[in-house]
This record gives sequence, structure tokens and C-alpha cells, in this order.
Amino acid sequence: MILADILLIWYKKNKRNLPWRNTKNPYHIWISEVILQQTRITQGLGYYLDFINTFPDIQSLALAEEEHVLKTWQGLGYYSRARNLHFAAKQIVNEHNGIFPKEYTKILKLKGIGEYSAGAIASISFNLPFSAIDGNVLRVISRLYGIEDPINSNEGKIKIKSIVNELIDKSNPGDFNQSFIELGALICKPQNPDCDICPIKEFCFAFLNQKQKDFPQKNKLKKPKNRYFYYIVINLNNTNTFISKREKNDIWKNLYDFPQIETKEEIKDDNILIEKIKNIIITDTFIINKIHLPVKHQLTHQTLYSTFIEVSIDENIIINNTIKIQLSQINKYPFPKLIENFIFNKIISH
DNA sequence: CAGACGTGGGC
DNA sequence: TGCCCAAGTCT
Repeated sequence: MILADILLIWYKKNKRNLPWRNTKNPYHIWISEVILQQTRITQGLGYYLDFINTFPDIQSLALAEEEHVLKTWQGLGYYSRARNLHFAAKQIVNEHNGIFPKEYTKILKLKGIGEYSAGAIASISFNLPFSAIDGNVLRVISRLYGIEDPINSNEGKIKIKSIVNELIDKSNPGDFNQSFIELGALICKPQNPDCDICPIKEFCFAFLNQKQKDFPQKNKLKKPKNRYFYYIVINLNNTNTFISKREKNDIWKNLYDFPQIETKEEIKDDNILIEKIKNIIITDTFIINKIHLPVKHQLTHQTLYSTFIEVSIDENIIINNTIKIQLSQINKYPFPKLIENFIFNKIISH
């Protein structure tokens, strides 16, 4: 028997029972594929169920407010996925009569759907013979064939793609693709792969040469940069507060946070900090109630150190580029985890 | 086309 | 602890 057939038998016996495995509905497959981009199943599963419950079909997603979509996505990270999902739902309504397109090239044109996701949806939902090469497949193929090119390099990806395209089972492309993905997730893991129970170990270059740790090769990522945030939290224990929408092309685009001062270095002099606070609230009459200890928040390429500063000001003061909201309404707005945690702790402690 | 884009978990 | 990673895509 050939490798792909053995793996398919293993897959049918060992695959996990996941909600998106019991359907071919392209909307559901689409949502699951986007949620699972760079995200573990344990983290994404609850979001998937919430998302399709809140937006049961393409039309309801297209008609939703972006803020509602982001709120549903809150805490999952990589928020462009939510914005693109919303955008693409409108694309489908406007350009495809609200029906999910059944051609690979049309699927690929939808915002937020790249080669991997287009291949996954095309093969799983429409039985089309396209490969779906994700991080699992790159790792599995790299070990199977001893590919030395880094899997995050173009050369590595091109080599692996040509191998997968030779291997692909055109009569059952959805299960073919998922069998490689599932093997990577359950057996051929990044660290300490369970080669002893691997159904295709005798085909595997890395296993046969005991070089599992040498594959896959990977180019190192850049080290994170530090950013220092100073958040002005105004009257949070009263009835109102001020929040601002992050509209720049930066982290947390279109989510909300508090009026903010950002620096490249820590502000060690309180007088400088107070001057900067004055520049934002444009008044001399404010009271600093509490300066919290800095909170460290680690992103992939940035380390954030955030200091929350609780301030009281006069009721009638307006702050530029912010909106004044009632505290009772604060749960309607999407916040990054850092801000959500602060609000949650603040509310809980009162 | 490198770099940007989140969060949580494992070791 | 700090680093690596997890069903990628966009610019």
C-alpha cells in the first residue's frame, strides 16, 4: 500500500470528533479554518461555537456591525481575521448572490482566505483536488522526505507543495489533506514526535535516520521590541469613562482602549508623565488616584509594558479623539485582552 | 517579500 | 524564565 492510503486509514480511525468535521457546509468550514489559523483547537473551539451561534449564516454575518463581529472575536487575537471575515461575507453577498463560491479561484479572492484556507474549503466542502498545506503539513513532509530548506522559506514551501501535489488523492482530497494535518497535530508534533505509533514511520526519512530533531529546519524570527503604554483611566468607578478606538494600522486595529501615551522608553520621571497626561486631558484640574504597577503583555513581536493611571476630572471635560461612555455600556465594546483584564479586575474588586 | 499581526500553553 | 509554537494572510 502507498503512504497516502495508509495515512487515510489511520485518519478515519483516529481523527478527533470536532464540530466542523461533521459538516461540509462551506460557511462552517470557512469559519473553522479562519479561527484555526495560528490558533490551537483548545483555544478556538469555544469561539467557533459562539461565532456560528451568533452569526448562523453568511447573510447574518454580512449584515452585522463590525463591532459586533470583533466583540465575538474578543480575546482570540489576530483581529484582522474577524475584520476580513466580515468583509468577505459582504463580498459573497454582493458578488456571489450570498452563495459561497464553489470555484477555487473565486474562493481565493475572498479577503482573509489564502492558499491554505482556499485549498481546505475547496477540498473539504466541494471535493475539489486542491492541497491545503499548513504548518502541520510542512513539518510532516519535511520529516518524511528530509527537506532541508527552512519551512518558513519560499524554497521550502515550493518543494513541499510539489511533493504534496504528487501525493494528493484526487478522489478524496478533503480527507487526504486532513489526514496529513491530523497526523501533524497528534503524532508528528513539533517537539517529541510519537514516532513509535506513527502509521507511516517506515516511509519517514527523519525516523529511519533518527534525525527527527533536525527537521523541519526553520529560520529564526526577529526578537520582540519593547513598547511602553500609559493608559489614562478616567473615573472608572464612577458612571462614565473615556475610551478610544484604535484606527491606525497597528496592533488591535478597530478595538478600543483608554486614552493612551506611548513611549519607546520607560518614563521614569513622574513630572514628565504628569505633563503628558495634561496634554491629553487639556486641563490642570485633575487628580491622580492611583498609578498601577506596569503590566507586561507579550505579543509575538512586541513586549508591551502598560501602566494604568486612574485619574479623576471634572464632569464636563471632553477629551479629544475619545468617546465618553457609560460604564454600564462598557461590555458592548471590543477590547484587547490587556484592557479587558484591567476592566475585569477593576469591576471585580468593587 | 520580510515583517506585522494576539493569545495561551508547553517545557 | 524565556522561547517556541498553533489549521496563515496581508502588505
